[in-house]
Amino acid sequence: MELSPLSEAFVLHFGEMGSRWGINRTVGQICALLYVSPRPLPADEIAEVLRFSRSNVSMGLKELQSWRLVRLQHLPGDRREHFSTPDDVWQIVRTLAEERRRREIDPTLSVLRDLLMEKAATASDRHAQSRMREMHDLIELITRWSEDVQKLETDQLTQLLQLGGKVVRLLELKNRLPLLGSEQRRRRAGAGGTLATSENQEQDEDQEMLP
Amino acid sequence: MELSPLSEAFVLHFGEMGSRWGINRTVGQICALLYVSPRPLPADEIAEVLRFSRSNVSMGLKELQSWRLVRLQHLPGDRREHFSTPDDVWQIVRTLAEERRRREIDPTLSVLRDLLMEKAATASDRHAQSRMREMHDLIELITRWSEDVQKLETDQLTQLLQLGGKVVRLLELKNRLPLLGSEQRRRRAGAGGTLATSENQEQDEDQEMLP
DNA sequence: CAGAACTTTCAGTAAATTCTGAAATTAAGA
DNA sequence: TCTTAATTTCAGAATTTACTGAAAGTTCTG
Repeated sequence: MELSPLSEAFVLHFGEMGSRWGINRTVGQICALLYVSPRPLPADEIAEVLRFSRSNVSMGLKELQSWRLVRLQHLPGDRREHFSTPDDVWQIVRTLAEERRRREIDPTLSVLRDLLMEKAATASDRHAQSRMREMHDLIELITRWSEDVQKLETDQLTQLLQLGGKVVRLLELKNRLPLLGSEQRRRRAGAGGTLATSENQEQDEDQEMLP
Repeated sequence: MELSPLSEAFVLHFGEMGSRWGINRTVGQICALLYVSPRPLPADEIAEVLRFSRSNVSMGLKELQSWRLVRLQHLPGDRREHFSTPDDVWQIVRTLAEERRRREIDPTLSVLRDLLMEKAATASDRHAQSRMREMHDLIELITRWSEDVQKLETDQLTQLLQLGGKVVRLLELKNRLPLLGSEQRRRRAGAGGTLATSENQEQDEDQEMLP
């Protein structure tokens, strides 16, 4: 089988991008190929099209399966396993984000938390810990947020993203609404520097905002 | 000079994480070291503390400067150049996002756009193009959004992030507001599948929502 | 159950990358 | 200016990662 120049360009580009992302070129190319392919492909066709050894494709597919980016299916009348990516790009992005969180963010937060528990002996260590605290809080804030919005329906998420920076006007609106208690006045006062993730416990108060 | 066990653990962890991210271990460690250091460090101290050759440190610093993650300064009475990361973690995250966009996202979008301009000859190519279109639109949507919210003030951004998934209630509120015209009714009707980034031209309509 | 079709594993090799020390370059001070 | 300190460059060594072919393993079919 032959790859059209169009698909080939796509596949090669994602091979390169893969290497910049710690994913290797082979894996990037396999994933890209499956993404644009109109039908699920068996491993030997992938090997033929991309000119890799069969065993290399096998390893690449294993890797992609561990990322939950390809699924395996059987076509009637063919004993070989066929592979494809999810049809929905959103699903791919969600999965990627989840896996990166699981593999990279969570372990990092855990290391940071451990180090923050240690008793700092010197001024240097106290300084280091305060930097780690800042980093920890920011990563946690961003991660929590992304975990949260990923649970939204695709159309809600789209709407939110399309809003872009204009979302800030909704925030202003919210802050002005008289029916809310003291919460946002306090927050506004202390908004200067430090992150205040601990304020998250005030969720319940917020909960009442809309029916 | 000696590194405390606390900082060492931090530095080693970010060295490992670096490799998973296409940034090499050395560069990750240097960056982490500068991040927790209470004062700017000259290259030879970095080399001593991390046990790298002086030349390796030089290359690493050059790389970090190209990412705009370290800045150079001169201390009075010392001829050597001293390096440090920005004090503000938010600034680091913003810079990282900008650079990744510039180096990875923009070229990818550009490749996708080029390929979408080509005339598809076969059914296979038409399918590939439609997949590329989906990917292009989603990447663009997410990128535009992140570009946009990064311009917000840190405290606004914090507030937005703390809101998490509850932001959807603001959207609902917005959709219910009587003073808005036909825009969101239309959007809601067609929200099913396709991305509609072209709707971005409706910004001006939105602009009037709040003073 | 035997044999064919297909897949995975793994040891060894090829390729890419990271890192170093020596030499070249640049910049500061006398 | 010359001297010396500091930095960069770069060819090649060391290390890591990617890839292959042969062999072992698995699953299906007659």
